[in-house]
Amino acid sequence: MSWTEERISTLTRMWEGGSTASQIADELGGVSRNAVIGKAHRLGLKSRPSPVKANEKTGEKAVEAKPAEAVTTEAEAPAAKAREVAADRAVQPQAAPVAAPRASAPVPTPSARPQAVEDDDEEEVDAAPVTPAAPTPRIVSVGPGGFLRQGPGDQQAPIPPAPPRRLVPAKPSADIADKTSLLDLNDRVCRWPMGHPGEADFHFCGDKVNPGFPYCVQHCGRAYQAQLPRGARRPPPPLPFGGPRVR
DNA sequence: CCCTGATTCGC
DNA sequence: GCGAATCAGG
Repeated sequence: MSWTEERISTLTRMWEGGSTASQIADELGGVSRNAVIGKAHRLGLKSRPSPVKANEKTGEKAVEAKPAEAVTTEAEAPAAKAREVAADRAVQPQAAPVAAPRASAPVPTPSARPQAVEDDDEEEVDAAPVTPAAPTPRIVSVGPGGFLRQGPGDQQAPIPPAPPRRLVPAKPSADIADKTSLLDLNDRVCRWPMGHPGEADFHFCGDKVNPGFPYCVQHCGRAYQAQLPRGARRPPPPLPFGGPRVR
């Protein structure tokens, strides 16, 4: 297997979307988890909390920094400092999300604070468990491009019941002449289907895509689901094309 | 044990 | 550039 343009874009999208290397490798097929990680690093999209590199020294003698390294690894210094600071204040159950150099890789922790990662330099530790009576949907995390992932149980009836009717094969009605048809699809328009294939008014969203995704920002929120914490995962991630191939 | 990502290094 | 082997934390 070679790293084609498409496979690289899938890798990049899923990696920045928070998928694990194993999931990505599974999805791509023909490559190992290591291959995915190796490629991701070669592409320059590092970041993401690593289980092994989470803490960097909590002891007092943490100041062993080599002088030469301080210069060459300039980019890593702020992150390391952020970790130290986080460790210095209260010991939090979750490691402080390290700010990625670019592409705000969101740490999908549904139980965590719903707000986007900010430079919370405040002591606002009191939970303030949102508004109890707020009817707002549970927004769990923010994806690249700014779309809000829906919560694990928040699918908004994505599959309306199939209407009993005869299918209309090849005669698009005139009132969708200005809508995005199958032939109008390209890399820049949202491919989210509207209606059912075969219906006279079936078309696609057609909005401008969230860069790197096949959908617009709004539909990315429908298409991509925030991850459940480990142990509570319900596997079947609905993929529009039937899911990863079985090997 | 399982999982994770990071790193190394021979190819 | 690629990825298996290895490392190391959860």
